[in-house]
Amino acid sequence: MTGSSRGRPRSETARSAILEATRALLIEDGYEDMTVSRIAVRAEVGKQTVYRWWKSKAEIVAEAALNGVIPMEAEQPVATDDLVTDVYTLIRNFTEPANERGGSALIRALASASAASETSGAQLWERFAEPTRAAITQRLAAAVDIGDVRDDVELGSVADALIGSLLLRVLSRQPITSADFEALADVILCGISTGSLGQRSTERSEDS
Amino acid sequence: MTGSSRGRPRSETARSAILEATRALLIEDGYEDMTVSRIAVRAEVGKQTVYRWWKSKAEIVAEAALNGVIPMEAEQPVATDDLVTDVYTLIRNFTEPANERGGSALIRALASASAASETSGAQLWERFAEPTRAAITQRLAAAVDIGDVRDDVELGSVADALIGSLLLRVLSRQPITSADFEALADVILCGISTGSLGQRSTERSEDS
Amino acid sequence: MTGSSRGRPRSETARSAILEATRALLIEDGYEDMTVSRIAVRAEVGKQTVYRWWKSKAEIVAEAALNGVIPMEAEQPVATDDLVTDVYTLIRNFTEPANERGGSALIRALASASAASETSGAQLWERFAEPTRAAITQRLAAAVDIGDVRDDVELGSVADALIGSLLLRVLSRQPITSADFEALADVILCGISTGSLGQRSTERSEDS
Amino acid sequence: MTGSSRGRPRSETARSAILEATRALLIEDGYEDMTVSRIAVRAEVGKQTVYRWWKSKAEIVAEAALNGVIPMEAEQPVATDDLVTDVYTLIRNFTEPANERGGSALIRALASASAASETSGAQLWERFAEPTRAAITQRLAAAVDIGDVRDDVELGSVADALIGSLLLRVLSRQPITSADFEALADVILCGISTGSLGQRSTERSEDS
DNA sequence: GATTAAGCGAGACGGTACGTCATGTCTTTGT
DNA sequence: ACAAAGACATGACGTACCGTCTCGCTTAATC
Repeated sequence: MTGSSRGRPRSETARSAILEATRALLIEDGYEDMTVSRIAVRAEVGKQTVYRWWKSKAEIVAEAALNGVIPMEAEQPVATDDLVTDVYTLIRNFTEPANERGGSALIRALASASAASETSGAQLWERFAEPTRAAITQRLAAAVDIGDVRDDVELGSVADALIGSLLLRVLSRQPITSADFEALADVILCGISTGSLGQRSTERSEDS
Repeated sequence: MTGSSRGRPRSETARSAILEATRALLIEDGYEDMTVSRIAVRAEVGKQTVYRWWKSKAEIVAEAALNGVIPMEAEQPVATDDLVTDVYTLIRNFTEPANERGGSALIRALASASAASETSGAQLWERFAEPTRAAITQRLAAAVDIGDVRDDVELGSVADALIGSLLLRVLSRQPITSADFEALADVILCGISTGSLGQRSTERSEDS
Repeated sequence: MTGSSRGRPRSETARSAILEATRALLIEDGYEDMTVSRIAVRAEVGKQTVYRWWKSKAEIVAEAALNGVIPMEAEQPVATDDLVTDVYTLIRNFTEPANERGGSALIRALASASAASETSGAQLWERFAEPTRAAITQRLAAAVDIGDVRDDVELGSVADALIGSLLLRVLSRQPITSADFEALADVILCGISTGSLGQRSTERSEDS
Repeated sequence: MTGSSRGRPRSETARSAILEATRALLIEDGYEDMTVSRIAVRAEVGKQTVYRWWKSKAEIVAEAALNGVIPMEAEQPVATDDLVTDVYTLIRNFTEPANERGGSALIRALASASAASETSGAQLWERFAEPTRAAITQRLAAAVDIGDVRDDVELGSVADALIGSLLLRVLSRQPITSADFEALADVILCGISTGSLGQRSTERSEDS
């Protein structure tokens, strides 16, 4: 009854084997066809060991898929002095993981898990989208300071447009091409209007 | 011996009761917690009658959710002579169904179904996204003709940004506000740059 | 509105095709694995036509199996002047149908049908066992008259022993050999005791 | 790495609850109307636990009914020095279980199960009939030694006649009276002929 | 000959049981 | 005390069959 650490300590090996196995099965079978029993067998772990650390299939998937998709974005600060170059780099950093073997499957799994679990849905996507959103808004804020970007723009919308477009392509199983995202970058940077419309005002906005 | 229409004809009553029950359960329980047995009970239909017409839960959900979410497609052509007004109207027509009771749940169900079913994923989203995409690109194409919109813009990207942003908010269970979408419209119409960057070229862009 | 016989008359072709198909399927699949749908398909008949004439699977089987197993009932009166010869003939007439291709299966079907249907069980076996019982008791009664058989013997018991022995062999899927039944005939005709026990009295015996 | 007995051991409680529930439902509903689901519910057991130990309804019923009908026969050796008394006792020991509440139903279930399952049919009846057969032949063999019974009698036939007669009555849902079986005992002990026929020869017997 | 009523093959219907599989819990032995 | 193994209660899965119910077609007897 020393309390803190009696008996055999928890195995970090088991933990990472479970996440790795989950990732592999998610890519092979998809969220719905993957089972906890198979995760345990693949990870060479008892089923109870899985349930000791995570409460449900959705939770395991959330952690496994997040670890599999997003860790690579916390890479470089992405800052040259050219806004266009940097936006392109941001987009590439963002879309490439999704194109790697299984990346799309993991994002689809994230979507299924978040749809399944009412409680963790919001925070799950927050954790998925926030790093990207932070990288984008940070670079753009710098551009606002320099005067390259208008100071009345809602920068979060730009991030949402990028992430949302990616999500749409992943869920609809369309290929994710740089061309598509560069066309989007084009729209975001320059807009679509010829400018004859004048600067839009931002006054109206009572939502439902 | 025509062989075509022998035996008892299929019951349209049963068909629509199944779709209606599916819709209701999708809103109440979500994709994963909804069961085919409960659909059958709620629709006062035998389980076999469900499986006779649809091969899987994903297929039923695809049809039911599409019928429930997108019938707005056949609305008005949306055409005043003011591009800004029309873009706002398009956005409103698109986001309002998602905010109505259950609209978000149906879109989440659509996402889960498409993630679950490899085969029907693409066509499912095609049917969901295409009507909106068509309405948007059609209106913008008219604006291109008049000279309100640049003629080198990839109009599909605009639609994807709108639809993707909606999808992101629905899956992350954020509220869908007009303000958010109007900020997005602002970006899309006018861009974010101060214009000092000049017209972007479109030369670089071949990879997957 | 005479009410008696308007409309299309019932098809005797259909009726006999159903019974024939039932018999075939009973032999191929056994009682439990045979289905009414397959009867209908095999007989090239609508399922409703089956249910128009019989209320349940047990009823169809009862009629089909009886028609298939016991038509030997209307054979010869079996009467030479030698009791031993005649008992042997009776046994042979009785056991041979069971050995023909499918005979055992039909008897097993009869057993299953009677076990399944509380109501028709008694009458079913009555129809199966009674003709045989009648033939046996009739011949023995004649022997009693002549003095070949004791007049205090319960002749029904003799028939039951024969039929029951057959039934036991069929249900336990043992081969049905003449040797077995002739040994039984030996016991029945002569008894097993050496005779030193004297004639048994019949006084004790009231309970259920 | 013994590999033999790891994991949770099988629950004997569950096992006996299943057999008990099966017996109860067999008596209430009969073989055909009893369902595995109801067995599981009644035994407060998961359906999978039933299927883990038995492959089919027929197998469960075989074991349950045998345990319910026959264990009481391994009673006393039944041996006074009076053959008649002992045969009567044997018969009583044999027919009484069938008359107890549900005994007939269990025997009918045994018949249905053996008709349904090709493989286990023979061994099933062997296990049902053999204890009785052994008891009878053993007692009679002793009688042969003393000289009370002829030494050329096929003793198995006597057992078959008794068991078969019981079976016939059970399946045809006739009441099982001692009177009937005592009449049969009378025939078996003394035969039916007046003796003028002389001792039968046993030479003929080529079966079909 | 036209009408009419019933039987016909076909096959979808509302139910219910099947036997399998997954979830999340519980109870063993092994380390 | 934790891990692996795996049995447990629960309950959904997708299939099969039951017995009923339309369909459109065919077949007489009645008009």
